[in-house]
Amino acid sequence: MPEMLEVEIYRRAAATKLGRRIVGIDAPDAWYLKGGIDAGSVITVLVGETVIDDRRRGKLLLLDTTGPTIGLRFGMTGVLDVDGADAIDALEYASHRRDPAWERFVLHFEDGGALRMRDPRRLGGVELNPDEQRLGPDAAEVTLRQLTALLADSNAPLKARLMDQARLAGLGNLLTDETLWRAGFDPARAAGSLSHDEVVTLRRVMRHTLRVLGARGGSHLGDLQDSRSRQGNCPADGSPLLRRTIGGRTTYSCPLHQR
DNA sequence: CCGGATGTTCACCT
DNA sequence: GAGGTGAACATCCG
Repeated sequence: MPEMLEVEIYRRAAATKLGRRIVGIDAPDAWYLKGGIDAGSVITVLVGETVIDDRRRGKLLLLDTTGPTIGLRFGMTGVLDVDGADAIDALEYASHRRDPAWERFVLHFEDGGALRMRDPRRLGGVELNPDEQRLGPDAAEVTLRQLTALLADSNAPLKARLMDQARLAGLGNLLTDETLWRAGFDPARAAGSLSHDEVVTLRRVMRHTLRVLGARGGSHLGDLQDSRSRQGNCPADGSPLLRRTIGGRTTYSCPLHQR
């Protein structure tokens, strides 16, 4: 998936199905159904139900129905197609080919429309009544108290903590690098080493980054993005960027101004 | 040909 | 217990 900004776009697109009744389901890929449920059961419990709310927590899209809640995870390459059109047409790493084999899950509605998940790499999945408690507070909503607590007393790299969805939901690799670059914090610093003032700064910059990139239209539209390459230089001060693996993900940061 | 890529989960290390 | 690593998923791109 996309990160939380893209899932938010998906949520708004899916909201057009509020009040619509589900009349059919295609679930051809058993592997895509998470939580130990099979296609037959999904059809049994969802057909005939009506979508009554759309929500998002981090990167998880939630569609409440008069029956179960449908949880959609997009992985890196999942695309939501609403009534035949991609909800996002500029998604990186998501091919625009439409191989029918990549259609992993479809909700058909009584108006003839459909919500389709297309996911070439099968990194996403569908779950009924997902355990939302396994996710931390959404990054756009996190309070200073919550952020302070989730960073405190940890020797894990700051970036790894911020990307830990159980502690803070929504930030992925690009948004985390962009936020830390803007805030001027070294992603490898121990999470627990931030002072109170630094946590305040981090929260402010994180929220600002989410607003700005959200308005631009995606997680890949940050100021750091074009420099995320082996020979990249810091857009702020021109220093050659560091390229490291932190939290299991390729990380770019500026050794001069991120401390 | 090879390495990585907006992600998550799991087994296996230290 | 805390973190880290590599594999798996399967396709595209440089």
